[in-house]
This record gives sequence, C-alpha cells and structure tokens, in this order.
Amino acid sequence: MSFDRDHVLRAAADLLTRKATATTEEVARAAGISRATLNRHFSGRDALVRALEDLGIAECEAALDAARLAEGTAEEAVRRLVRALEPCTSLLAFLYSENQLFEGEGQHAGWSRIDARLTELFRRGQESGEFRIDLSAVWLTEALYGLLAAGGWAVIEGRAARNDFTHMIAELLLGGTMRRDAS
Amino acid sequence: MSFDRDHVLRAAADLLTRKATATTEEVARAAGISRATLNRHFSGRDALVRALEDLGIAECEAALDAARLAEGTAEEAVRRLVRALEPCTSLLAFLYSENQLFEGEGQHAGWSRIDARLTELFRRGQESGEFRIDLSAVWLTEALYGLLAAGGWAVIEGRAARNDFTHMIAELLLGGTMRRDAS
DNA sequence: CTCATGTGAGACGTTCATGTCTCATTGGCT
DNA sequence: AGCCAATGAGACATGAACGTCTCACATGAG
Repeated sequence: MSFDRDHVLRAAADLLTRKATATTEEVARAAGISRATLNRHFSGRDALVRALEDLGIAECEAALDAARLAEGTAEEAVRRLVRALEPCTSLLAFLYSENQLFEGEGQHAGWSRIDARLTELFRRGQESGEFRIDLSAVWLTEALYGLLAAGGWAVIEGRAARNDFTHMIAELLLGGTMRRDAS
Repeated sequence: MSFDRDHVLRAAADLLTRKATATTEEVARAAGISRATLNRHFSGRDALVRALEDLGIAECEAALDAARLAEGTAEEAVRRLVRALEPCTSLLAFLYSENQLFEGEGQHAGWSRIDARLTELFRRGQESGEFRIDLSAVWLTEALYGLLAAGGWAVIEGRAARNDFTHMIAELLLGGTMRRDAS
C-alpha cells in the first residue's frame, strides 16, 4: 500500500513508451494508484517526465559503468554496452522521441555526459584502428541511439524477438549488412 | 493568394518534424495562411496529419521506384535507395515518430506495401549471398527506418551535415562500424 | 464597374487534460 | 482500541487547443 516510487516510474515508462500521449489518469491506472496520489508525489506531468528522464539517465550511466567502456577492444566494449543497455531500452526509446517532440529548451546535462562517453568510445575505436574513420564518432553515437530506439519499438510491436535484441543491434552497428568474405 | 495545397503540406511537415506538438495555429502561421483557411481545406488536425501521411507514402513509393530496387546488386540498390529517400527524410522522421506516438489503430496500407518492398530488397541481397543472413530482412528494414530518422534529426539539430547524410546512412547500414581489412 | 469567391482576423462555444480540493476509508503503529 | 498518515474517489475550476461562425476586405472574372 505504501507508495513505491520506483514501481510507479517503471509502469509510467512502460505505458508512455507505447503511447507517449497517455493521460495522467492512464498513467496512474497503469501504476495501480489514483490520479490524486500521482499528483501528490510528482507535482504535475512535467515533473513526472523529468523524473523519468533522471531515471533513464541514471540507468544509462550505470549501464555505461557496467560495460567498462575503456577496457579491452572497442568492439568488445560496444557489445558489452549494447547488452548492458538492453534492459532500459523502452525507457530510452521514450525519452529519445520525447526529446525530438519539443524544440531546444536546453537538454538535461546528463545526456551530454552520456553522449561524451559514447563518442569517446567510438573515437577510441577509430584511433586504435578498429573502427573506420569515414564515419564520425558523433554520427556513430546518433546511429546507436536510433538503432536502440528502432529495436525497442520493433520488440514492443512484436516485429522482432526480445532475445535477438542484443545481437541485432550490436551486429548491425559493428558489422553492417554486407557479408564478410574473410575475417 | 490562391491556396497552394502542396506548399501548405510541406510547411506543415517542416514544422511538425521539429516540433510534433505544434498547434494548428502555429502550423497555419508557418504555412503563411490563417487558421480558418487551414480548417477550410483540412477538416481538422487529424485530416492534416493523414494528408501528410499520404504525401509521405507517395513520395516514399516514388523514391522506391526511382531507386530501381530490383536492378543490379542489392548493395547498389540500397545506395540508390538511401540517396532517393534523402529529400523526404524529415517527413519520414515525423511520420515515424507519429506512428510510435499512438497505439495500433491500424496503420496505413501504404506502409505495408513499402515495408514489403524494402524487406524484399534485403531478402534478395541475402539470397544472392551479398548480405548476411543472421540479421533478418525485417530487422534490416526496421534498422533502415531508425537510421533514416536518426540521421534526419541529427541534420535538423545541426549535429551532422546534410551533405554527409547519404554516405553516413548507407555506409553504416551496409558496412557497419568495423574497419574492413580486405575488400 | 459589379459581383462572386476566397481569405484573414477575431469571437464564441465545446471538449479535454490537468491540477487542486474535499471527504470518507484504509492500513499501520502505539 | 485509538490515532495518524496516506490513499482513493470524486467534484471543481482552469487553461489550452480545437472547430465553427461571422464579418470585413481583397482579388479576379464577367
């Protein structure tokens, strides 16, 4: 009966990922609480979305830590990264589209930190000679976001299996569509 | 002074891509007409979005035709495809996120046709031995959408140059991040 | 010139999401 | 048992977006 903030945030993320325009009443119902209680703990819809953003950033940074991006080859690091990011994909997909939904308004500083760490990973791969240099590290970061969101939605809508998620994204991002003749 | 339907649709697409929640008044102002006139020609916001969807589908199918997906190698076809799709990327990005915004509601039959043609292209590449078969053709289609949207937004927000668009997307989709040792 | 069509500006009513408030009830703690 | 804090249900007011309508004006055709 006691208010479970984390549970509410996860339920909200699940619903809003499927339907970004859901009303606060729908969010409350999905979380199993009343609209009044939702407003008691999050002063307004904006505050809820911001809390979701904070949660997403925290999970994302935790995933980056767990993936140990600086260790081993960049290729291995990217694989670990995608695997670590998989659990928070739906939240990421929601926040990704939410960011496109509105104009500038200055984005959360956390995203800049995450962007920087991802870009650094791709840059490391380029400097070590593993990754090609004709695709900028910034673009590779953007592409990773896009593929994560696309994969997340494909899974949600049943066009892809959740088990394939990590493989699909990591393989496409690293190896591309073309068949490799020789290793 | 005479009403230019096509011009209005393009202005609406440009604005809505940047700000999907724009008001009908903002859309009208962006198109240089009054809100009343906008409502005279499109009975409601839904009708406008549907018209945008029809336009996007038509342009997309025209691009598929122009790319001659059945000719040459699948790789060449994909490159022609990305190049042909580039002009309507912003419209595609808007419709892509718009589709995720709402639940099912049955999607336009045009998208199914386009999906089928794209999937067929990737399947052809797999059967000819050009493309790897551990990534399903359906997923490659989804990934293409995701990369197009990511690229479109990156260009809009100035994180990537429009000139690089075709190269960025086609190269990443086909070749991936990893450097090729031998051709 | 005259008239008709189409447009812009603005007012108006409606709908809907939202935030706040009240009040009865519940569940836990002493 | 008795008390306190938190919750759920519902009413209420507010504001925004929308669709419709009216009226004045302009442009083009006859």
